[in-house]
Amino acid sequence: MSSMSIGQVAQICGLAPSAIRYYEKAGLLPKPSRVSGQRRYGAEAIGRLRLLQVAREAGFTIAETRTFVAGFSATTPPAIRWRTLAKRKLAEIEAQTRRLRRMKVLLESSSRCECLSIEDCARIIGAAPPFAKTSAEK
Amino acid sequence: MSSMSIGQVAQICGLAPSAIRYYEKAGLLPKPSRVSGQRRYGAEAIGRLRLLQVAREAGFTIAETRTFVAGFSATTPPAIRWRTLAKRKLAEIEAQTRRLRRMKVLLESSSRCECLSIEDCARIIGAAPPFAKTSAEK
DNA sequence: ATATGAGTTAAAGTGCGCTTTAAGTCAATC
DNA sequence: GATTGACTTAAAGCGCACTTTAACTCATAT
Repeated sequence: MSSMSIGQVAQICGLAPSAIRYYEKAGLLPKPSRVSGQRRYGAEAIGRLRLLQVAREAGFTIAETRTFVAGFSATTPPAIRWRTLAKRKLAEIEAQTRRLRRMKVLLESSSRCECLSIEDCARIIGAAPPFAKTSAEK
Repeated sequence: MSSMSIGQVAQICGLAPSAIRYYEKAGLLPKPSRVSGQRRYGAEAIGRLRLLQVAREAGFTIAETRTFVAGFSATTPPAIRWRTLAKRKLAEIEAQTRRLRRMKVLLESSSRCECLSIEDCARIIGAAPPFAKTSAEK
């Protein structure tokens, strides 16, 4: 069952072959052996790809994932590198979550407005900052 | 204080002039009058731009914002159009929020792993799906 | 007159994570 | 030996929301 083609591996992992080639070129995946030009993967490649999928699902960019996954010979063990990245990423996730909450609040409150013109909306929605003179200025 | 240049408006709103030109070309902003080729904006442009900013912050794409803001003569009043869009967008926001939660859970749980090799990580992190034989198979 | 600074345009570039395309190679089947 | 199907490559394309660039015009200050 070892020595799979790129197509087989792709199907198993639910990835497109092009994505796998892309990961390889991006340095996320070691270059596999070849049989008459074609890539051959062993079972361990599946685990590696799953790790990549997890990292991607966790929201890491390709570049971040590479810093984690590359540098086998780096002194710090993977668990440490992962935790370092994870901490940073958690902060980003929380920031993003807060942003989503703000969007939600905004949408919900603005959905209650009854304005008839766009400019009215502008007045209702945007609590006018200092510089603004959007309300009647005759 | 009316009749401002694009640069002034940009500064007031905290936008780049290029963004304002982009909005205009995208049909989000009415074409302003010109003085010897240069755009001149009245005070109402500020409100309009703020509306655009709010829409963008609320997560609407340019295309969505256009369907909202364009078609002055459309039969449905802005408030209705806004609510329709808002409802759709709220669903997206909630989906995105759920995704972020999953990422968070993943990161937190994986941060507790003590693995020394990347492949170990792959085993710990990925709860092996049916097809997988990532655990010891001799 | 000329230099400065802000404006104008269309078109191309950016970043991300791939996908698509075009043109070719290879092994196996008919 | 010809077709099929899966693979190979480099390079281009995509979607989004702008930004940047290059070449130009214009009003004002020197």
